[in-house]
Amino acid sequence: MDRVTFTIEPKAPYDQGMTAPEQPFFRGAGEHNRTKDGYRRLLDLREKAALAVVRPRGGVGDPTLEVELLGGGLTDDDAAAAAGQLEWVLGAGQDVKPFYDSTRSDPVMREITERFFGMHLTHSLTVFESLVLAILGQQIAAPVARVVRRLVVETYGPSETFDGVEYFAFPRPEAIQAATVEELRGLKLSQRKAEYVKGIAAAAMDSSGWLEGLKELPEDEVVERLTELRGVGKWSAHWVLTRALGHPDAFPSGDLALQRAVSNLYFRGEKQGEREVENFSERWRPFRAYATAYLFAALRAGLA
DNA sequence: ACCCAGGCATTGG
DNA sequence: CCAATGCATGGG
Repeated sequence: MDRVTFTIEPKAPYDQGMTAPEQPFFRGAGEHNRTKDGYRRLLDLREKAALAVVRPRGGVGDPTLEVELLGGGLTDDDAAAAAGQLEWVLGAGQDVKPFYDSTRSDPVMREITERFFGMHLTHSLTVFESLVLAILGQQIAAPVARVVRRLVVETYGPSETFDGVEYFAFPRPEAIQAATVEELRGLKLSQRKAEYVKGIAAAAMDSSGWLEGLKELPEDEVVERLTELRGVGKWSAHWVLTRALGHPDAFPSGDLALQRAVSNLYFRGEKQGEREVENFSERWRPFRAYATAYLFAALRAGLA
């Protein structure tokens, strides 16, 4: 068992306690992925798996992340790959300051950014991961979605035990593709969702590698390609744009919870539909993905 | 029982 | 292009 340590310097302001729990795969993913005592995550490094333990040091204005990497036969290349994955997952390199500055004329958003000061947008490591998580989150209550996601991860994800605790990485496409619809239904997926995720796994395994190559394309082409997949509509495509591809201005105006947040915070509860929310979002350009993340954070904190 | 929840596909105008 | 409908699931 090797133990490698290194540090990551996130762009300030950065608050690990605000940021890490926003990972959809991480959030509520079980006791083994708690933030107390460090953010822990099993990383899939191709030929091996390694557990990363990330501990914040320094203040929000002067942040450093101390990373401890545990596993067998770890090389310098492994450490470099792990560092790259963690930086992306935790949004460490992101600059939230321009977004904060732009909220000066928006008292509501300004209050939220002050409440969640230092929260960065987290990312998923692959388009495949964000697509599957999107499907599993469609049209069901968030707590239910977490249960289903956790079941899928803990059934098909690569796992390894450290210090008596079993950790999971996100399943590889091969594992989902090989699963039967019946097995997936046993994990509380509907018939349709089971078919959808298997189709997405098949797309991810396509030898052309087009799915993970979408990061090179402009936004509208990404949406066009993704929505050709069965089960993937505009909402899921926008989810991928923000979560996996890190587009700072993507905006899921069709999202019911987002509509609720905008209605409650800006219109005294008067219900705003997709069209209204889309128009209203102009004020947050070109940071609409940030605005969305902060509105969701406010929702989850019971502020809307 | 009924309704809704961080949608999607299909059909009909 | 918009509206209505069926599909599924667990929790209020």
